[in-house]
Amino acid sequence: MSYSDYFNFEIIKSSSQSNARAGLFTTPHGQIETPIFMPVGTNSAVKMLTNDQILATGAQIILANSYHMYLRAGTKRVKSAGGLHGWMNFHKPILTDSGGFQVFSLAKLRKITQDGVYFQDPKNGSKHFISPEISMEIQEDLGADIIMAFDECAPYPCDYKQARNALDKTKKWLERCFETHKNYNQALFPIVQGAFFDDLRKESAEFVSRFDAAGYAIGGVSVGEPTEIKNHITEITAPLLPFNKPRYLMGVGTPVDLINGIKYGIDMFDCVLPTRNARHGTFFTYQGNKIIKNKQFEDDFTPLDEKCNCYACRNHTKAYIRHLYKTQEATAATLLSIHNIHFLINLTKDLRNSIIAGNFEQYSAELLKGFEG
RNA sequence: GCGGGUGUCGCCAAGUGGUUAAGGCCCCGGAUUGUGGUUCCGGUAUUCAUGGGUUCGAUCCCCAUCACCCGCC
Repeated sequence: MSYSDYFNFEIIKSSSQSNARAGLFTTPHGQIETPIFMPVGTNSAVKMLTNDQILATGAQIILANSYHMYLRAGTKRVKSAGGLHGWMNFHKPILTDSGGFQVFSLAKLRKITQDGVYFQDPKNGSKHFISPEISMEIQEDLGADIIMAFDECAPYPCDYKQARNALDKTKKWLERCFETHKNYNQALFPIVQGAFFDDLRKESAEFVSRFDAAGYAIGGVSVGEPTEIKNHITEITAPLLPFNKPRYLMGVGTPVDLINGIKYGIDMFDCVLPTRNARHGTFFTYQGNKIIKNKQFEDDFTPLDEKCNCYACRNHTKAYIRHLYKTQEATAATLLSIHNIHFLINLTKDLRNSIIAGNFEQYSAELLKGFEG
């Protein structure tokens, strides 16, 4: 038994002028055309959207967070409902986070030991402990197609010693994750750490590559660092990961980030930006981000983006959506979420097609020109 | 008609005889990257109903006018 019984990654076409590639990733719940953007559904729902609406954005795979499901829903309850797929009645590929990042970013009073992480639920003060073994058990109960290693994400900025310690722990924890997890129908992705130090990133990438995984992730970016630093780390790390396996850049990103990531050889992305921005009134366009509440849209009867063919753009105007937003109608967030998610997924789809067509460099350069005005 | 009260940004609303008049809402900008669900951060009154007066100085004291509110005829 091995992951290859359930997972397969086929590279359809590689760019000759960059590390970009177009692929087809097969999972137990379906195939994913890469590169792909994956919407985030923290609490087993993409905020503001029904499953039908999620699928209408073109989503091929979504995320859920172990940390939130563990604290709020109860992972045994989800397991008894048939795992996330049955619980949500969503029968496409799903990926779960390990809970590691949330413990570091959300939990209070956390204490990190070699064994695992002790932390308090910030909502009710209850005490919890998650270790690599427990994270694997949680994620096995949730039953996602892809599960993530339990890692320690160093903050930005951080000194070398701190990054070194976090990486050492992440390496040991990765071994424990693989010793624990034996369900080959759930692909365990290792995560590269090493903060913003080239040698640590290289060491980490080489370390994770020794594991026979179905895919590999780059973590520890998008934690507040400047874009140039994130690009640099992605650029030097991605090529060090196995060529014939999908590479997942965690927590990224903006439309420009996706273009750059794909150029560096990334195949999968996830980010809260499209849905969080939607709730806060910002939407993507091919000319850069715009804010729906701005007065300039008061009498603008055109779609959010002229080139977009999402549900919101096919049916509604900026003036209408602005009105919904200003009057605090939840439908505003729904329409903007649909648009933003569709926008990023469509962006990855168009870039994929350009890779297959052999004109990725030219096409992505044109897009960048528009985004950066 | 008589007595009492109130008049500070579009709306609520602090405030003091003395440098640049709180705050909230609205409005106008901006932020947001492995999600604590309408969040966070900025900006907007040379002006305190109007006209006089007292004072070195008044939104705050005095007078008049106007508007509104509450009683009584």
